[in-house]
Amino acid sequence: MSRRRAVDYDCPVRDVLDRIGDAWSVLLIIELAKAPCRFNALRRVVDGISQRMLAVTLRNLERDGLVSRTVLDLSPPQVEYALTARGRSLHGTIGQLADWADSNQPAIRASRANYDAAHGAKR
Amino acid sequence: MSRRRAVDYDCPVRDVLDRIGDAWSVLLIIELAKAPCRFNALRRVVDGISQRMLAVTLRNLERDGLVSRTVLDLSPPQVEYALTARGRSLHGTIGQLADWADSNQPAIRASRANYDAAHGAKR
DNA sequence: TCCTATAGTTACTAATAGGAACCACTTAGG
DNA sequence: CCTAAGTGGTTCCTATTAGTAACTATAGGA
Repeated sequence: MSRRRAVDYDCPVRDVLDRIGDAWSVLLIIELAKAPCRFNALRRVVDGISQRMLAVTLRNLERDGLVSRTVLDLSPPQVEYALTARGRSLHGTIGQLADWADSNQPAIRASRANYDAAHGAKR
Repeated sequence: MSRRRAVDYDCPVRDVLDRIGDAWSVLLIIELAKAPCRFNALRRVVDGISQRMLAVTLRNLERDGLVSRTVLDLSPPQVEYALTARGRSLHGTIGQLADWADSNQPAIRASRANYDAAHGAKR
């Protein structure tokens, strides 16, 4: 994405898409919207995410103020992640997109199959 | 993204995000929403996009049935790209996201600056 | 003849997403 | 008391991919 920065639009949409464009952010937001959750609990529930990607993605979300990180003073110390108000509002907006995706996925899938058939799966 | 495919969610949201997650698709949809446009006209107006990325992105959008491609039988032949009905409906949904982005960008920018200051721009 | 425009394709590269393995600490079990 | 397993990460490396530069091919104008 840094190559994009060379052009350096300061377009707000780009900012948001840079964040939610990646696979894990959206999954984490959806998961955290259900309930606050700890690191390894997230790791288990998200399924397929590596420790590193979880750490990186959470840090980015925290940096954007979408997720809060709270260290609980227990032994062993635990860290709880939760959506902030801003995170919840984004979750709502993502819902809109999800609705669109749900209702259009069949058509898109069909369109792709059609296209691939017409232009040969080659290319 | 193919590593993601290893996990292979058949989540509709992922499909959509894989498409609009990249920089150019959204810009092209926004541009084509204004008016149908030809290849090099798009290239001039989008500013920063290379020929290849324009070709690749348009082909993906066409494959998903979001954009139509019409070869005009002129000399030299011209190709006109336009949003389909599905494309226009996605444009509407993107509008929702753009609104969210617009109203939250200042806060997000501030949050990032804050975070970077607190955790040191190092890391 | 050379330059522009049309609409791409091909060949290559730099950056990044992502996995594997490691770290440091604490509690529990045998 | 030594291993195992849980906590929450970090470091290192590479396969993939996004993106650029350069080429193709045709037509029209000066």
